[in-house]
Amino acid sequence: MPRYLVTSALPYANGPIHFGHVAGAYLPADVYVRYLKMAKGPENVLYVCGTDEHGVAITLKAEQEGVGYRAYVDRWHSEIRSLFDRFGIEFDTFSGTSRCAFHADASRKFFSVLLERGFVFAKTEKQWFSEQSARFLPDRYLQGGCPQCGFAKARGDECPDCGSWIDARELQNPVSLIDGSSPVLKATKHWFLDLPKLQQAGLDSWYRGNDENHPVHPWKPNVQGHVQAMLRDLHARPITRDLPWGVKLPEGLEGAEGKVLYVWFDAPIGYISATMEWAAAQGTPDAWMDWWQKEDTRLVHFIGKDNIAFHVVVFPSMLLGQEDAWQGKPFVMPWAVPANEFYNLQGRKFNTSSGWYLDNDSFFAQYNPDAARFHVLMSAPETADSEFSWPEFQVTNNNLLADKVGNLASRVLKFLDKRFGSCVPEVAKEPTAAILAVRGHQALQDADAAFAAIAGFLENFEFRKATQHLIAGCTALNQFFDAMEPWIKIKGSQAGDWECCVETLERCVAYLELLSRRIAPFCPTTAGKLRNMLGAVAETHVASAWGEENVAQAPATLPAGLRIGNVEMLFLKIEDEQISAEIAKLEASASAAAE
RNA sequence: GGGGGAAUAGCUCAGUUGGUUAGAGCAGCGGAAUCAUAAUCCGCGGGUCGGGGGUUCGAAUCCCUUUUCCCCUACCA
Repeated sequence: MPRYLVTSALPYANGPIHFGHVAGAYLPADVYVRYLKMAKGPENVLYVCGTDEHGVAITLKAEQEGVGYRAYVDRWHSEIRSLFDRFGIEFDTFSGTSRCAFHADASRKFFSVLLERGFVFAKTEKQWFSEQSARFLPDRYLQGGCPQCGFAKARGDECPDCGSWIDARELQNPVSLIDGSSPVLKATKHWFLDLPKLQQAGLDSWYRGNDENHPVHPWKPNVQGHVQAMLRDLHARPITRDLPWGVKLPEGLEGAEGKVLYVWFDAPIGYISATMEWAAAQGTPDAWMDWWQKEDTRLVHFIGKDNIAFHVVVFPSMLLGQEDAWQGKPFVMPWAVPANEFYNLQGRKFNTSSGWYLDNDSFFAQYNPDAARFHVLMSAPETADSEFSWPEFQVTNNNLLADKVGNLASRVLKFLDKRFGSCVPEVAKEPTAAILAVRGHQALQDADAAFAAIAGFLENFEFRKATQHLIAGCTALNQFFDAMEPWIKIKGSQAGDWECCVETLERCVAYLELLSRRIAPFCPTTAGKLRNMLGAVAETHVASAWGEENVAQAPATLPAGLRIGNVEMLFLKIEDEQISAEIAKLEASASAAAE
């Protein structure tokens, strides 16, 4: 049995996260993890995340606000966590690169090993330095004349006018965007990750799936295209910076004074250090190695498309370059990188400062988090950018979740409540042809097939299809209930009617129990509610077990006499007025921000 | 400037290695039913698969070209 080590991109502790982030890297991962824990056993799955808390952008914003770096990232760390909590996203551990006690040492060791083994080299170059702020200036924070076209307000990395790529040192009369001063060129030593060398050392072979020790799940088109192009022309990347905030370089390294690891270098190591922290908290400090160094671990990185290069090229190279330096064993390599595209909001990008966002407090005060989860998954940006739209959210909530799923539970369980004293009736011991026809009805076979397909879609990162099949299963059960007409059969005008009615109800209740487990990864709270409604019926199977995975099999006959619980509504409807109010609110906040 | 992804019905999307009259949901129209959150179920209409060219007996699918949108290009999923 392989074990699954699942990560979601470390959110950058420099601002709020929104539905777009959730749709891309967090919710799919949470559903995947919940499913795996049910299907493979919780001991075989670990879900790791945390905030990315270093980098120049954080230092600048904190300084602007006059807050210490520590306090600044702490605030965003808890802010970010609270949105995950509201969405019901449950990590096994959620740490942060500046708060994890293992992070700095692990990052430095990564760096030192790469240096020792010749995968990192040093080079001294001239960079713009602001004497006023006593700091080196990142290219993006410089403005000056474009050496190509002369445009006066070119940035240090790119000219917005002619689009050409600029070597910051050639920028004419540069000005610091941070303090407005004129910087001077000053020599500084930096260390570079030798990606071409690591490419030869095994990255290529792993990426192409030729490394039998490190198998890969087939790449998604967006990942494959991007990475193939990158591998054709790989360059060394600098992995150090002149900054006061971050992971300091190892001691005793010449020229390392005042320098830290580049945030993109230390961030992915956060996955590992967070696992170390988790293991230590469990009282088994070495247990992290079981996850990161055992060959049968499947390492899965959920990310957004902007992060592909780092998770398919840079981080795997860093892992590869560690060779046998950690207790003599190599690290596992990523097994799958299900990168998603971007999730927008009604035609535009989510953007807090321009007022185009959803207010999380207000959203979760009014709407069912499970409905939000289901809708976001159903419209997830798997192959192309997609969006959250209020009218579509209403359709998912009302027409699918309330009418198809919730109402199915209602109509079946209320029928049982009114006609059978809330107990599962006893089915005929020797089924007649008519009863066998009920039991083998095409609609039930359709439901079996739909529910059985969900596992495969989830394992293949096809979350949209998984949600569609969950609904398809419920549609089939509605069809079955309609076709069997138990409300007519119960009047028993013909011989055998009563037995068919009993059989129909027994089947429906058994399938509701199955549904409560199939819906659990998507809508965990609703699954629990449904199981409460099922009362003693729910006890026929363990809530946390997926059961038969890929076999389309009808649930076993329920013992007679099991008592169901109180019937509730699983999903409440959203009124048209609410939707138009939300749209008006969104437009008002956008135009307010525009002024 | 370089690289990548996407474009299919009014809307949101499926279409596996090229193979019968291109499918589903929503919206629209009609019907059945009344157990249920007026919830369900059945039926119907609707598309020169972004444009142009090519390969092929056969292309939404492969190749070339072009248009539009998005992303990456060294610190926003």
